[in-house]
Amino acid sequence: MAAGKSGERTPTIKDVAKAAGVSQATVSYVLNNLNKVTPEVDAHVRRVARELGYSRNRVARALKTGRNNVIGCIMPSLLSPVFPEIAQAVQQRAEEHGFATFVIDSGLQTATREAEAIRMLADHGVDGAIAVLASPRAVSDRRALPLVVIDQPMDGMDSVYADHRGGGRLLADYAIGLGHRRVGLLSGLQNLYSSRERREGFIEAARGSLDIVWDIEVPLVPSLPSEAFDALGRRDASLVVCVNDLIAMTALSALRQMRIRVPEDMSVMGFDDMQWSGWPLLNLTTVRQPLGQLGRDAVDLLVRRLDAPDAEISNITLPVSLVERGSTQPQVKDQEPRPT
Amino acid sequence: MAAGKSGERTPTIKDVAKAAGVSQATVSYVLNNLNKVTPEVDAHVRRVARELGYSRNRVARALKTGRNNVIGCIMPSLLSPVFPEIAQAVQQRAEEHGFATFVIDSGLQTATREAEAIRMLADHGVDGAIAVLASPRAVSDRRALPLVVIDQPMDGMDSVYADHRGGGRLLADYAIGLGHRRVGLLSGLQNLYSSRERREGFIEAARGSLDIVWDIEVPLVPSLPSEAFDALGRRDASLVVCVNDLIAMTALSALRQMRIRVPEDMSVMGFDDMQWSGWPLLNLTTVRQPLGQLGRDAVDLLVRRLDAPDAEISNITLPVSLVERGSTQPQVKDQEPRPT
DNA sequence: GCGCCTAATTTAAACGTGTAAACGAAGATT
DNA sequence: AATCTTCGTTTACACGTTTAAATTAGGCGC
Repeated sequence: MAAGKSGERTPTIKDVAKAAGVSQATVSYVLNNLNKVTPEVDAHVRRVARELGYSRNRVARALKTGRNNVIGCIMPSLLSPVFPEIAQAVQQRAEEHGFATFVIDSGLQTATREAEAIRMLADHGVDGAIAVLASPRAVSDRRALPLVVIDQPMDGMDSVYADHRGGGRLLADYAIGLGHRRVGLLSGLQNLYSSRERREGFIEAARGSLDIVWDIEVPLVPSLPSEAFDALGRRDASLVVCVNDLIAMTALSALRQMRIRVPEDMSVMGFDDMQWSGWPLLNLTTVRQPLGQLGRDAVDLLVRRLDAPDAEISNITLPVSLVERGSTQPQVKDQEPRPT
Repeated sequence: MAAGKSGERTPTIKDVAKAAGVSQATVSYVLNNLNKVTPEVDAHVRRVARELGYSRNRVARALKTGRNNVIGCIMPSLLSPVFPEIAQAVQQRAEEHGFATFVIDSGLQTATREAEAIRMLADHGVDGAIAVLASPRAVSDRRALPLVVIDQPMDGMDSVYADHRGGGRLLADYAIGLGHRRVGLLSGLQNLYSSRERREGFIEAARGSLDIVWDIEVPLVPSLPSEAFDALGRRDASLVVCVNDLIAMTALSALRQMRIRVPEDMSVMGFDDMQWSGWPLLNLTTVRQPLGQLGRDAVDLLVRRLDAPDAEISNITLPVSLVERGSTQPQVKDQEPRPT
């Protein structure tokens, strides 16, 4: 419909150059803000470019420069309440730095899918990635895709994670302060750094003051193994400490089914302070980890690494804090838990 | 470590060609599965490529072909429980088709950010996108970025959405069947197609059988305006129908705070059947919309459109179904709701 | 045995950029 | 006045692919 050779094509730098009566190189220099051209030429080129509705082809750009201004964000699940919170922060911060974000759901617990995700991002010319990984093995093929790991330290890589161990201690201290004595643990699988640290921090601070009457490793999915169900039903603990809020939520559901009241019959504590933990329905006492901050710091770290590939490696630990809510109450002293 | 001129560089098609003793074109033909080469050459090239750890550079590929094998997925929020469920399905199905997925959080309710997201995707050379949009205005600049819209029909575009109106009717019918008479509505903002349809479907089927004692438009965020809070507290309805499960969850929280028991004092119904609605804690009677299917169908539609840009436009409506759970109970006939 | 068709392979030109190097026209230096 | 800088601009090649067109090799009919 339009005149000339270009039917309806989106304009290229060549079109701009021709229309402005200069060379492609000049246009390129102008658009990249390298101060190489006369002010009047600069202005002219910009005007023409705007008039044509020109915008740079990022694909060609990426091919030439090797930089794409795209980062990846690998999360174990988008259905979890906590990872999307990180992902959202990552995306927003990345955009502030001029980067777009690929979000990829790597699926829970599968090292191969994690490796695949990394590989795929690299293939797509992504500049770097931020990842919450279940298995460190995933990065065996670390063919120079800059990576920032969230939620755990990892040798040779930038990382940012919350003080899981300290959080575990906070929980123990709080439990002790409330006068509890007999506690049950729903620990996460101990091959995960965060689960391990939380548990160890708790046990460390509990030593001598709390009896851990049971301690069950559960996978981080919203359903409890029957073993855990049974333990809860035994009522031999006055408080149950969960590896995260999702598990705590699941425990609350299980307790509700068993007509065990929270916190009257049993107190429950979680970890994360996910979005819904503060709602009246859950009202969960928990340890808050700064999810958004985790994502933002990771992006900053990644961008820094892209600008200076040889900068020294950073491991950022973020502080956590206890959030007291209604799922816990003081244990009347010497009150023995009544068996069913 | 490797030999030859390539220090540590990731191998290109040229390297493979040289190592295999054939031309680039041959390698390209092999890798694209165009049956143009002799079986033995084919096998040889594949072996060499594997040995070098070669994988195609998708950026260069995209530049040449104009196709990137990447689609975008624009969601109003990743924090909501329902959109990630769609996004996950989209990503998985896209991968089955050989596409990677950009997930973008456009933020709630902002036409400009939606337009920006589309623009950004287009700039990045994405082939097409799937979007849940608040405002149809966002696609004014439809410079030929193929788009499939989820959750509403849209003239001139492929779309896939659940039968919101039918769902609304299901809710009304069920309420009538339970013997309820006086109901309250927490409707979503009526500028959203889905909210409008749900409400209208409900009202349509309720006519003559149900008294809608109040009807309040609430934004789709997990907090109720005080007006809604007051209405719930009035207790003049025996059942409250919510535009979606998130609002229903919020209502349940509010009711809990007010010590109004569900379902004994008041029944609650939602819409979506999001991930947590089935949990004992919520146990929400709701209308199930096939979220995953929505995403998968959208991807299929988009891929079809990419292959055949001139195919006729499809609007897919997916059926919904009622899910009976514990948040509703029959209304004892003629029992007037007691005022506080 | 020569031309001709088909099949397999290679050559070479794009795709839209960025940028080093070449270029030319001043003004400055001798 | 001739040569040297300096600055602004252009020329030309590269990035890693795909693919149309050219080339080569084989096989077949006459």
